[in-house]
Amino acid sequence: MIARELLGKIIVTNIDGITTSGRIVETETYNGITDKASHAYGGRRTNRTEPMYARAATAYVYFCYGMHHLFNVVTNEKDIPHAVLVRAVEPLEGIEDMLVRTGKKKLDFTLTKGPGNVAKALGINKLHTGLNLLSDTIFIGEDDYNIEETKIASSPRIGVAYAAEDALLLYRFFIKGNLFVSAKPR
DNA sequence: CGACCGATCGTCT
DNA sequence: GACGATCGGTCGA
Repeated sequence: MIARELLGKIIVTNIDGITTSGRIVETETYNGITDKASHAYGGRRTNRTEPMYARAATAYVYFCYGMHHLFNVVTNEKDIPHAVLVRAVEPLEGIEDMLVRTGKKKLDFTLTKGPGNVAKALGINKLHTGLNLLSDTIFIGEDDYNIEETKIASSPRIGVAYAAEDALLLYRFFIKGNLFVSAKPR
């Protein structure tokens, strides 16, 4: 499952001349047209969801609750709308710039905990939807960091109670004990 | 602590 | 015209 493989990888953004990066510590899978929690459920295809139908390594960013941008990585072949939501990262480069972007005063676990905060801290917004993640604006990298299998945990996804039985699926993955991992499922 | 609530607007019906 | 893949602050126990 791609959501698991993304754990421990690094997301880097070069936006407005500023470089910021963070290590991915929490993700959620949105599993295509049969997943009631996915925007692409039932094959729904609109201007907003179109980037989900692009090939892997495309960004799907969308605006939620009137105030948050959520960043996803598209993970499958063209016309198969699978995506992984990045829910939390651990800040690496550009922490000062992330503080400015989020209006926070000092580094703590709230800086990049939760998908809205991740996008805000990294400077990602809906202009970046559809962007190729092999470009130098936003890309996924890795270093020699290696997660032990036993440190990876899974749970139901957050905030998708409306998805009926699909809300129970263990599609959320996170690094056990990491301070930047967001809330328990509600 | 946990529960509740307000902010705020693009997207789809 | 309703609602959401959220966050953070406040209130009461």
